[in-house]
Amino acid sequence: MAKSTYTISELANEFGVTTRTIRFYEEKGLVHPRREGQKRLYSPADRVRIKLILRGKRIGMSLRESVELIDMYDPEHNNRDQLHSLIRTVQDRRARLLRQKQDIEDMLAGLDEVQALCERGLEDQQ
Amino acid sequence: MAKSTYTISELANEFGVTTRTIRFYEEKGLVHPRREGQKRLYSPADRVRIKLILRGKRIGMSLRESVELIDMYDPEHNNRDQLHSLIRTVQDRRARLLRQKQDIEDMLAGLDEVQALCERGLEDQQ
DNA sequence: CAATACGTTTACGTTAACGTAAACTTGGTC
DNA sequence: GACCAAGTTTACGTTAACGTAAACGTATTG
Repeated sequence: MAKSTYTISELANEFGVTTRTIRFYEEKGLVHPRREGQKRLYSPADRVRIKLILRGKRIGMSLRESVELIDMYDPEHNNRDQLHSLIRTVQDRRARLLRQKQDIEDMLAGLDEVQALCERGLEDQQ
Repeated sequence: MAKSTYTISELANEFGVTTRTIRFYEEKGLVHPRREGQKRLYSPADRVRIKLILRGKRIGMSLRESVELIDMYDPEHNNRDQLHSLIRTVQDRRARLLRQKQDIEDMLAGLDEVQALCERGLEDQQ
């Protein structure tokens, strides 16, 4: 059964970041934990937001970009113009992601080459 | 036929960066263009290095990391220890790239969902 | 009750990756 | 020969994303 609240250090440990990082995210308005007295209490939703932000970080997105992407999910956009605009945003982001994916595949192919060269080098010495 | 030398602004235009960026890369030792008098002249090899650095940037690598990856290709590593060490480095880097690839695929799936919701929203209004 | 663990706020420091401005040289061109 | 585009060096400025330190509250545990 999933927990319903988390302390700051629980989340910090789970995600391998410092508590300073998580407080910084709050300072920037990325999460809004409740308080129990002074202490912060994080909901599962907060936890997911942090997780998605860190996922964004891993592929080089800024915090702002990650939040922008996360916020696409909740539909405050009811009218047609907003929906059309959102679809365009989605398509732009998809194009960038596809390019990144291609970059990664190219690098992986490069690594395969390097490793093959290394292994041949080792065999030749044998 | 590919050019054999490039000026700084040719490369800047091709890659969509400023000349300042390219000079900065030189300052950091990432490229070493020849000089014709005062002016920098870039070889095809310089051009490729810059291209690979920018590819790294797109997926969130630092300049240092990009260079480290690029330098894996030239074998100044002849002895066994160096080869083994390089193989481990390759494997670490591959693991990170695979994770990034997975992250990207997850995000792409998310975007598909968002777009589907948008399109349904538009149809319902019709 | 002293120590220890965990939390808090405030605030200044740090690094990477350039941006921006000033002041200068150099090769064509009108 | 004046001017312009493209290049150069030097140097200070900027932003994001935290790190680090100080100084303090609170609770539980030996």
